Amino acid sequence: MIERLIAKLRCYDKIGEGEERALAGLIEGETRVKRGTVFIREGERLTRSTLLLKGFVIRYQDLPDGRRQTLELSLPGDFVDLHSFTLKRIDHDIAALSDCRVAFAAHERIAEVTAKFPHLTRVLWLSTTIDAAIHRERIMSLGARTAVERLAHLCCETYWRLRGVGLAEGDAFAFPLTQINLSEVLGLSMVHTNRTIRELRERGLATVARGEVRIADWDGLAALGQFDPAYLGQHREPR
Amino acid sequence: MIERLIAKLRCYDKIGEGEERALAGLIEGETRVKRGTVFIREGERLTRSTLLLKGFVIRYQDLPDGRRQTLELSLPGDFVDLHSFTLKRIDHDIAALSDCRVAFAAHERIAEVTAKFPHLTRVLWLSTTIDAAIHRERIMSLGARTAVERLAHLCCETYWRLRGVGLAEGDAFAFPLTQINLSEVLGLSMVHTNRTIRELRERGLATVARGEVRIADWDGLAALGQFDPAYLGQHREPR
DNA sequence: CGGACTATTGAGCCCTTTCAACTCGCGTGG
DNA sequence: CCACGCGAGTTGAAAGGGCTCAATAGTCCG
Repeated sequence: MIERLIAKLRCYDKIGEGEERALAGLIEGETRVKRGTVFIREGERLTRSTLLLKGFVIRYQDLPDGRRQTLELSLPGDFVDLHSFTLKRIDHDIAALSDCRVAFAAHERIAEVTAKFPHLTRVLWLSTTIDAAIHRERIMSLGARTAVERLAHLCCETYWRLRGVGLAEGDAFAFPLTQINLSEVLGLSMVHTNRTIRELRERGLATVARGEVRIADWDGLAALGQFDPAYLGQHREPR
Repeated sequence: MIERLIAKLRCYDKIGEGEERALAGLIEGETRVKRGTVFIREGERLTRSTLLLKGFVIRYQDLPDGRRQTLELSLPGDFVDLHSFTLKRIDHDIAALSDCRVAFAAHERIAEVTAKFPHLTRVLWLSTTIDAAIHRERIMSLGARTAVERLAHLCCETYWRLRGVGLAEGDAFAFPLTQINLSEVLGLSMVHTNRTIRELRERGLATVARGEVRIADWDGLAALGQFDPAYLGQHREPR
């Protein structure tokens, strides 16, 4: 059940067998979540964290006048809200973009495990730290990059993250976002997102269509998006 | 030396005397840093984290073509790079905006302390989690808010954070950013930042000038910036 | 007193948004 | 089995927020 999580953490650091067992013992209650379900709402107080096993999840926030901004895309193997272990009160909504499978880790149990396994604690802490590094890249994109650059960067980042959990090989990966979803990630209007996708295709860099991203020119795409994977913390090759 | 840090952490959660002593024992080597000094560079591997005692610090990143985006403003009492405890390799530059005083916590010592004090570990972890929550608000601003809204939000957030460490009272606070600095935070051009400051003044909401922000209409400013301090995690009133 | 940095203001342009119309694919119900 | 509805995608045209270029002041410090 937790293979993706383990695969991801093993990109960061060595995980011993005892630690793997401790993690496995933490996760329980596998559940299906339908596409479109908002399963955690801003302001909720959580007593457990949710691990995404399968599917795509977004964390987003709405402004009073209806504008919506996606804060982060969660992929299989990610805790969608590990930060709630320390934060308790969640500051944004969380919804399933596609049909998902999730499971849970009770905060009480995490506290027990972290008291016993200092190294594992650091790795989990690191995982929230890398979430923050991904936030920072989003800040770079929204604050300083143009529309095509943002899209190019997002394609590269998503490929890299999916590859870390064994969900991308070759030059393509499954990407179940509509153009509306995508526009809320990129901070663009839907219309302009459409034109930006076309520009990426016409430049011969990548195609984004029918639930799939296909990268045609990796070097060109990374250069356009100023993408350097260092911030993803994958010091070790995925198995 | 660590009063501001303790004040900040006490807004989050109870800190016992033993924990306070442990923290005090961690911090050493008080140093002055001159305005404009870049004291940590992207790609460095750190063996200690830096606590900001006095002054303002920015964490920023440059794009190849010269565009610069500020990722985060660090204020007194903040660790400017506690995330380097888990991340080791820093993914952005860090520089002093004003003359600063800093001190250091060796990662080895943090590891020892966190192995001994699980609750204190969670509070430090929480502190990096709240940094991430601040990142998320920046994502909202850059992705979905207009220029005036961004500035209004930033004024509110900075006031609230400074208040938590005893550096803001009444309706004003010291704010040593030039308009260039500010434009790099807000993701705007310098010229437009200037006009935006003027708009905020003409609307009678706040003045940003001569190293000081003065808030004229708190409710109006918070409404314009859609500011809700919940994400700052200050469950307890500052002393 | 000079030089460098900072702030201010005008003007024109451009990237992105908004409004709007139209197509396509798909599932459902009459 | 086809009509209908609806969400998703595509494209055109015009408006607008923010950018760039440029020139002028103000301010601080050596």
